[in-house]
Amino acid sequence: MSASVQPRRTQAERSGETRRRILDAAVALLGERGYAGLRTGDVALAAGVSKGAQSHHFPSKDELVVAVVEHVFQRASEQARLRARRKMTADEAIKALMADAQEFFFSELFLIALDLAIQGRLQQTGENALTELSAATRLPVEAHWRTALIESGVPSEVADDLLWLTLSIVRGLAIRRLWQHDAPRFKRLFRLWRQMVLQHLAGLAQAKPQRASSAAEPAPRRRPNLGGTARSAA
Amino acid sequence: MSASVQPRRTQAERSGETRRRILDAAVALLGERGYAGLRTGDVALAAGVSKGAQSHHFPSKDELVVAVVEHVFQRASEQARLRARRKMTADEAIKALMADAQEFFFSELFLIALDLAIQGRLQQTGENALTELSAATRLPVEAHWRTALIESGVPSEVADDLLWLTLSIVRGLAIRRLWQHDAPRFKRLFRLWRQMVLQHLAGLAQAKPQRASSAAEPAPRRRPNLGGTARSAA
DNA sequence: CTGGAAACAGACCGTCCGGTCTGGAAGTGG
DNA sequence: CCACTTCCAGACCGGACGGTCTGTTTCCAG
Repeated sequence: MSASVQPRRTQAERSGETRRRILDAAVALLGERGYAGLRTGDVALAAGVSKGAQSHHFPSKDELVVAVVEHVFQRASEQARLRARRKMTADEAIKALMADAQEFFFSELFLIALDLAIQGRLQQTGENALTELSAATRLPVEAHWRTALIESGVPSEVADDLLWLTLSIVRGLAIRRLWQHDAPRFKRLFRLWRQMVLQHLAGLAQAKPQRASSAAEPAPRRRPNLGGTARSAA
Repeated sequence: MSASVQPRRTQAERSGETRRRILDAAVALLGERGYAGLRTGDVALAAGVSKGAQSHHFPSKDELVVAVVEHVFQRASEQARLRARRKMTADEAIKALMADAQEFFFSELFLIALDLAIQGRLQQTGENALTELSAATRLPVEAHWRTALIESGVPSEVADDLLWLTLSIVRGLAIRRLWQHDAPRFKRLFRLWRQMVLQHLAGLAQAKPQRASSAAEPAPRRRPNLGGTARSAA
């Protein structure tokens, strides 16, 4: 009730709360203004803390941004990782993959990462640590989806390529959206792509019929799944 | 010695040259530093003109950037437009389309446009005129490719969708390249995509054979135009 | 030749913003 | 209760940068 005062809070509590407030405010502002437009003063203001407090926890703007990125990307990638663990048919896997990719690429997160990548790519002050960071948190997600595809019956030689193509499509449309957002068309395109993938898989199954029978249906029995047969590049 | 001075130049010549010098310097700096990192002083310095001259021709930074965009996009889109006018088979058309898209999306131009779009999307100062501008110069190019696809035998119902998917893939990979550039893989993916498109067109031709005969390789008699040489070398 | 306009040069200014610095309040170990 | 550290508050500073202003040169019309 009497909300405001808890006369006794441990240092870790005080510190942790302001840190969290600052990070939350920063991620919001970063999402809506971008790196270049982010003002450290605005962050402190939005977080309801003083400039001094902020510079105590995050001495410089860049350190703040780095903290924001690893804070928020970590959570998102963890969530995606879980989603890729279900057992699925190939069709379901593609569908789930696209849904997951959409959730990421159509979110502020991707725009933040993109902004930072572009920005960092330019000023070669060597602080590409940011892009490396976002790459490092994103790559494991892809790896999980790759194994999910393979376990769903997609031949391992093409799983990687289809994964990349799928991600590229979603990413490409997410960019396109910046100029022109046509949601129903996007939906149609996603459906078409899924259809093309299944068609391609069917074609593969026809070409070497001995073992590819399960492209669109639930996985056969078990398959020697993990990384073993990884080398897809012929 | 005598080099530097042409004592008599018309006003239009003087003005035109410095304008050009400024624009050239600006597009270079914009490409390598982005909008936020672009300093008007640096432009004048790189162009070898005074700050006064620059502000005479381009009173504000934004007006300069607008001029840069319409200057350089115009030329590029004109070039692409010509390329889409050749008569081609469907396979050639896809190939040419992808080559053209690569040339654009993998260039500094796209990064500039992307940067401006992201930047403009944020500060809603209403100066999204920039993104509208780049969209306006880019859309006609797409329209030309669309008709090129249709004329090459792709059914008009799917030409649009395939065009969008193709552009999205190239765009998506162009973005991906910011984190991870794997040229041979990109090549492989492009090839795979072309193959999938042809497969899809073949499926369509099979589904309704009465009129789609020229789409892909139904191959009852001879393949009309797919992989062969162009029909009607006009 | 001459008045005037356009083109150019460079100093100057106001503002903004990231970082620092001093001071004080809140917890902590002894 | 008392040094000592951590945490926080807000004033201050210095540089950077976009835009303006005044002055000078170059061209052109009459």
